[in-house]
Amino acid sequence: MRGKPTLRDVAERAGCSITTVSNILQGRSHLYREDMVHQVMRAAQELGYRPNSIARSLARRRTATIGVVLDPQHARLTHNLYAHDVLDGILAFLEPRDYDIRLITPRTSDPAAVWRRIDNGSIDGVVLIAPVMGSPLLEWRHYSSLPAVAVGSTLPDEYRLSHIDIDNTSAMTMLVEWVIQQGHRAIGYIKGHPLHWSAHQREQAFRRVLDRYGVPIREEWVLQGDYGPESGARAAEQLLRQSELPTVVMAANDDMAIGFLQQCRTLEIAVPERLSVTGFDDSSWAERMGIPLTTVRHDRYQVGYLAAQQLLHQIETGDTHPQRILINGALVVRHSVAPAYALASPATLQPAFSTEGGSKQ
Amino acid sequence: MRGKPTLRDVAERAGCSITTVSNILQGRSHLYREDMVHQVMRAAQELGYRPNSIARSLARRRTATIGVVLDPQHARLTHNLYAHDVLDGILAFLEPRDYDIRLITPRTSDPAAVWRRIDNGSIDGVVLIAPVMGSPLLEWRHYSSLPAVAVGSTLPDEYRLSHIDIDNTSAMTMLVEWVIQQGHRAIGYIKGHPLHWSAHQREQAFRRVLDRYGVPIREEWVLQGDYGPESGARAAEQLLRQSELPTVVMAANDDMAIGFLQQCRTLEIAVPERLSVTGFDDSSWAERMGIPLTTVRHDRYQVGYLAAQQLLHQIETGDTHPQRILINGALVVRHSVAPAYALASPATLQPAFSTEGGSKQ
DNA sequence: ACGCATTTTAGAAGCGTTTCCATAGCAGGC
DNA sequence: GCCTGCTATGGAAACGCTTCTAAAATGCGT
Repeated sequence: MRGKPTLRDVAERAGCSITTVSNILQGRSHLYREDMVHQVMRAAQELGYRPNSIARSLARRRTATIGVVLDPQHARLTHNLYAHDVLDGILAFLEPRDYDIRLITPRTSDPAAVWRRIDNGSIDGVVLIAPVMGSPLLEWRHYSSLPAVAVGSTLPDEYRLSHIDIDNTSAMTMLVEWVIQQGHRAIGYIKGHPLHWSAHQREQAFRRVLDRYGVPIREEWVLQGDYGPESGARAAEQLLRQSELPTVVMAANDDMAIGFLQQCRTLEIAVPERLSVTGFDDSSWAERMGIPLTTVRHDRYQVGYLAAQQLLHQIETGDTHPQRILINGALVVRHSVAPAYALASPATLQPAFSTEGGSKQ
Repeated sequence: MRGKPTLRDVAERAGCSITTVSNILQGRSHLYREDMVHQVMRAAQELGYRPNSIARSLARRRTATIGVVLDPQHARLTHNLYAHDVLDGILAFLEPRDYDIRLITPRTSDPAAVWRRIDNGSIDGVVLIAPVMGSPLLEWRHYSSLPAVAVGSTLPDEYRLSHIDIDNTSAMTMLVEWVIQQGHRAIGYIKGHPLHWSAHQREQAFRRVLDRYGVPIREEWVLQGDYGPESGARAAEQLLRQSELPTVVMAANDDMAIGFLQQCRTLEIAVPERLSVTGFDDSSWAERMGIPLTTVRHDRYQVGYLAAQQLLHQIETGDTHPQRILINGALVVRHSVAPAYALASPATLQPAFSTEGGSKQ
């Protein structure tokens, strides 16, 4: 026996066939006499035998591995905080079921190449992380028949792809309604990355609520962003040099809100006294900012967990019927929004006041 | 042909043997006549043939996959920000070399079980993420002969395990020296998690520098932390109710510094006017804090990149000689430290002053 | 037309499992 | 003593590929 012990080695040592060893080691020991079982167990133990999972996968035609694919668009994991929580949820579900994860980060946008990389027999199913518009990942049906679920993108029906996501529309609706209830009527908005469905869904929810409440939308207060903090800062510059300002600016995510806040500090615009700001996502730092951010929290961990569950369901039952699961967010009120009635007019600053949502510094 | 096309299907269609197809598809086409090559290529194309990587791995006895193992101690990826950057670096190196990553998160601390999970033939080598003291991962030699490198822990020599890490000692030395140069002589310290080597290395560097400069160490100002932000807040509480305070508190990482700062805000201790604070790591938010944090930055991405490189070297050459690579950090001076000479005494507060490192707010 | 060196191609033995199916051995019923 | 029905075990094909080695086909000089 050279190299690692194999089934054959164990069989030899136990004086039986490899079938016997295989069966016993897989827990089918009721088929055998007790002393045979013992023999085999001992032999395996003594040799330090460990089944080779590759060979097993080949024979079983199942790998007990699922692929997690990052959209080539945001290939750096670091820059995709979203992925972490989701990954954690996935791991949590998979761990006790003895599934492993294969992390796949395609760098090309050629769908054929991407899918050659993904669907090569090494995984039983795939979780697509936040595919953006035009992503090669969405060409799925043309290239693969693997069970698949997407996560982090609420996809239009025509993709016929199961997906789990936070409910962008309902969460943003809730947040905007709350802001309006605080008395705000002059509301600015920083849009997310135009290739993300979430950006459009959040913006649309924003517009709908304003419409519904009869609040006019001033397009010069609606700025383009890209979900990155710098784009928040740029939006601030663009907005804050206008002659008339909104009383609140709602960013489509926390990162942009942070960039915005930073710029406010530089330009010495007091938040929330002069201008209120909201975020979206409740990223880990939102609470620890100089001005703790009012935002919406959602359970991305849960998203990952459910995604894994859906996927395993698909794998095990073969039921590949596309399903959509949306998870509700929760309003998190901190200190970055002041009630608008405290402001006599956008130009006049009330330096001191204290109510819920006001500054505590 | 039912199911996915195999080599046999392609061979049949091209009218040749599977050896021929295998060779040509692996780029050994110089062995064959040009028209044969064409035939095969076409047949493969038409059938949409994709090599099965599992079968290939079995035959080649190489999987082109490396395992990334998280210490069971910090099983939640989310809570281990360190891992993200490192993972990115690993991915960056592996990607062009057509290696994939298998993410392994053992939940047990039984080394045998852990290693059964890791070393089952499905990977060619393994990166151990930040193994802590007593981690089953460090029992490596007893259970596996896989090429391995550790990352994020500067291990004692006796583990005989290659590892890549930031240079905790030199970085902390640099930071402490800088703080002393700012005139501080009353220095507090918040220790990291006692199971991490880095915590001890950083603390030791701290103590050494103070000794070297003849600065007394006041043990009541040296608090135990665990690298989490809450432990920083607890340390603040413990420290700030003492009658005499240091002029600066150095936290063993940014997270604790943040917790500390938060608590300072609550207790209305002005930073840096009343008390200076330093961090360690330059996490992404350090810059965006209310009081931008003075800290040390190191390139964890680089750590991951080099780790992957080391590992592939081991895999390809079989040279398993343990190596240690330490990466230097860089001082990042922001606004959380004020020069100590601006303070007449810890009790007297100079409200306004401006130098590098001073407040700009 | 023959042998020899070369170029092309194919056969077949793995890789380490799983699993279907067959076969011993052995009671018991007749 | 023969068939039946167990239980306990083993043989062998299959999974889809790689690769060593052998064989067929070709070209050349003679």
